[in-house]
Amino acid sequence: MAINNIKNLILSAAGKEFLVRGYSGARMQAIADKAGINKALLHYHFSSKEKLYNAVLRDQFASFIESLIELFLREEDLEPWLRRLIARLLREFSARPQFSRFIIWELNSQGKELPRIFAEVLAQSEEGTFLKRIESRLRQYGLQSYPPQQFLMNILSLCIYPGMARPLLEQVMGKEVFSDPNFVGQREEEIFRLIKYGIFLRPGGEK
Amino acid sequence: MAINNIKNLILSAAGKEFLVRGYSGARMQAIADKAGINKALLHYHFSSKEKLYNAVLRDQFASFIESLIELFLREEDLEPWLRRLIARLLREFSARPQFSRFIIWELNSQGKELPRIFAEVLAQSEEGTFLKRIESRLRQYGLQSYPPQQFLMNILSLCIYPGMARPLLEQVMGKEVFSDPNFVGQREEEIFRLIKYGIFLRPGGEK
DNA sequence: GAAAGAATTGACCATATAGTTAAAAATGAG
DNA sequence: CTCATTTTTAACTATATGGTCAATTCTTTC
Repeated sequence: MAINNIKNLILSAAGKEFLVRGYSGARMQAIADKAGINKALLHYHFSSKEKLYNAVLRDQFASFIESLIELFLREEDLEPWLRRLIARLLREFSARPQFSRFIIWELNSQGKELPRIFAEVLAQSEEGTFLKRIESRLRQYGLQSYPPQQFLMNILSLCIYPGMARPLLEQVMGKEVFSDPNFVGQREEEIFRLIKYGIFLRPGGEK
Repeated sequence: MAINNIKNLILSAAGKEFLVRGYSGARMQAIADKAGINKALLHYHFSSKEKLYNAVLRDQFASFIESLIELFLREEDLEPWLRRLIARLLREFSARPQFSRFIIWELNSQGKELPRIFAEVLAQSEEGTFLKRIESRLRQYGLQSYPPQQFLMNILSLCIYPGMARPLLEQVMGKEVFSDPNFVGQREEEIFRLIKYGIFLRPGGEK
């Protein structure tokens, strides 16, 4: 761990800068300052801004996506699985408030590295794993005709959007909502109920 | 309308550039090119990049937010109101795919103009209008103890997130999902059912 | 402890980009 | 038409920023 200490230091500093400001808004000088080093040293360890950026992407995403995949694929009964899924998504994303915003921004920005990293990591599990595994789990519980795509979109939307849109929602709903220490817990319960009654116990299971 | 034709031309070109690239990624030269004019003319009509940016923000947001407010406050029975709300949100946002992504990004970027514009427009309706009106509508239907904040977060999340996260979701679920011409219609039905059975008909209306 | 290599630095350079200026072209009033 | 005002342009400037380089310090190996 002490080996490559400086590279990790740089990656961490660069991560903060890139996540907050995006590629074009990030400044090499600011990264050097955050890391407490000289700008030339940045180019010594990572030869260009783009290379450094790509290294940051790998550093930030690989472990993150893998943990998400593991989470989705875990074998568990439907209710505890759903609860765990919601809790983990909410907590992971509220612990890294800039993260989802950054992914959304950069994935829309014609950069080729982020899509490649995604594809790479996803390819490590079998093709179509997410949807197929969700589908089979839904089938176990008699929801064979419910489209897993909708399930995935619902879960991700409900868990990720509010944290990402926090400044907007604070303006519309007041700052108190988010500063409530029990916010995440309440949200967790709300999403769980919404999915449970809105999908699993929805009358007429057919599409 | 023919008056200030050039200013509108510039605002439109600048809108495209800023929405796609963000403030720091946008280039004055690119805006000039898109508008088919000289860069100096940009500074003749809008003295600086920041001023132009602020003008674009006003141009893009004012009318948009007003229409959303009108939509939320409309007097209508619960079911048709909900259906209209969902349909309009989905359609507005999928017609402007870069829009929500841009709002989220810029509202997190310490810029002061976008929050100000929001506050300004929101202040035109009475204080707390959104939540109070949702609350009173829910009350009419016996849902007095259901928190309107959760309702608002659910609706916005479900309608806005998938369009914004499209590149990400396409990687996870395959491109077909979004290219299906009936995608928006299916999503509309799904969200409607989720809210209807997950909130309105949820057993035990208490929080 | 000396030689060799790696890490680090301050002072540079090249270029991209926001912004300026002075002159030309277009427009409009009398 | 003509003069004054507005609009438009090409060429230019200043600066911020990514990147380089030669010299210096630190580390490792024998």
